[in-house]
Amino acid sequence: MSSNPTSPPLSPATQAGGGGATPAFSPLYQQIKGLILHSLQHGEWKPGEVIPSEMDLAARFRVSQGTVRKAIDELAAENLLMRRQGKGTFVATHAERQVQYRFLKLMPDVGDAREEGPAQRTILECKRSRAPVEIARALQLRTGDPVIQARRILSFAGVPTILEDIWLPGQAFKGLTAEQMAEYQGPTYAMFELDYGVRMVRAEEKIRAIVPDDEQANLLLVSQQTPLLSVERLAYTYNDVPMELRRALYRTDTHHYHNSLS
Amino acid sequence: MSSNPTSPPLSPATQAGGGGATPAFSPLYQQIKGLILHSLQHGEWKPGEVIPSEMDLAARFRVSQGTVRKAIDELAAENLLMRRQGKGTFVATHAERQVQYRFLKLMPDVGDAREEGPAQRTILECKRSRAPVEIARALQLRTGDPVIQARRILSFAGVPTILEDIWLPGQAFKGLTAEQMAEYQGPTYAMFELDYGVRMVRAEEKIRAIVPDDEQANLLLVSQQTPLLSVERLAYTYNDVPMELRRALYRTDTHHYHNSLS
DNA sequence: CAGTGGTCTAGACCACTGG
DNA sequence: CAGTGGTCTAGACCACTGC
Repeated sequence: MSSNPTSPPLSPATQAGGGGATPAFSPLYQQIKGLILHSLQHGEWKPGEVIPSEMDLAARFRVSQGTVRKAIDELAAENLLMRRQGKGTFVATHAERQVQYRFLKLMPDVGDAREEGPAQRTILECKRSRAPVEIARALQLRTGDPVIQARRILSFAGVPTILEDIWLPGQAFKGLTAEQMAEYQGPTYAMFELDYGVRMVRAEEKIRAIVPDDEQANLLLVSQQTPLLSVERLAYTYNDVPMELRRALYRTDTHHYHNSLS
Repeated sequence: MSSNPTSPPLSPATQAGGGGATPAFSPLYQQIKGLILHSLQHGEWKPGEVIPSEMDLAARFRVSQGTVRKAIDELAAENLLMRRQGKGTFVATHAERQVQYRFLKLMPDVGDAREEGPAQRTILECKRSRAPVEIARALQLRTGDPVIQARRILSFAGVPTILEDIWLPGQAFKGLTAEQMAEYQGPTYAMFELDYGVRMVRAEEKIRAIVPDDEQANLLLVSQQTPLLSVERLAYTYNDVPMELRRALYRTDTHHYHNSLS
């Protein structure tokens, strides 16, 4: 909480190529972007809060407003910051109405996701456990490291539609309980921000078609012949650190996975 | 092909609010973007070609380089233009090595899409036909309007992996034959650009898990119990005009649909 | 009204490409 | 070397928010 932080030395333009093969020219605004990113990572500004104005940041980093602007532009494009004209620039959060459930691409076949509203959640399980090989590899842990494992069902209009298994690194999410997951209203990722200071920034999904086993079929109230969408999601915090593995089964008889390509 | 086109009248900043409820303020760079878009739509510059330099465009539109720059920035972000430092700005094309198969998100479970190489194509059918209701609605045609209908199989390493049914508006693709689809090396979307002047700009996909019928299973050499990914894609040209409906089935035993969320 | 982000300009200089 | 896109600056003004 330094009250008036000053800038570390910044190279006017070309720098960083310490004799390596690549000159690695890095423009000023990229360096600024890195500094802002650093402040975000270290919690100088928390999700939902305003960051200093462009003018303030320009003074702090001793660059022009335009350079700060370009840095912020990129961070906003990556959904790490949110600009609001006349008000300021804010740290993005999963708690906002507009961008809630940003990572959930399952849409109702008829109607709108908004009128459908948030899903009803049923937590089946939430326990401390040890990471199996594949989970450990995905989360960049060692096999046997402590993890939190949770299983839940999401229902729309009373119809169970999503069955999710969630794995979280035990260290960062120490003390997470089923009650906590059940009680919190709103996106789970918003709870992660609030209670554990972990902000999910991006994710990768691998999607396949599968047939459920006995247990899975029963939980989703479908026959064992009903094909389901298998969605494996790895979610990352800042700095490309994986922080959650989520293996979900989606019913696609009344919903579909929607994707925009460009 | 006007040799030295001059600019239509541009409002300095605020304009367009012809008494309507919304003032609809449109910044200069948005208007410039619209003009460039117009030139793209009308083929003033074709896919793969350079467009005039930022300075030239600035002179033509009588604005500063920075304003043109911002317009081009957005078009580049939408993959309509490609910037190459030192060379110029180019009209994007599906024929480029780098961005080939941009809309195909099916990846091999092991290895890289590039080492796997392009798929072998087997055209099963390509005929003139009349649009059924749902196809017509999707392509914004009238029921019974002429359409081209094609069916093909894509194989990787000899394994049939994708079964595609393609519908195209007959008017724009008059004369498309099975031979043409089979002979052309490279992405089908590149052929559309070259032979029909139709450039696909973006697409929307709806994904479900299904079980194949008899015929589908036979064509993909899988049992009828094997679940498949159903991928329905609507591809658009400029101006949000739908120009292709593609209904595909993906085998996901050796491949998966990959999606990046941010 | 002051403060914020958003637009626009003009000019200088840098990095990259190709002749 | 000239021409392209890319960076950076300084300053003016506009649109939006909230006091």
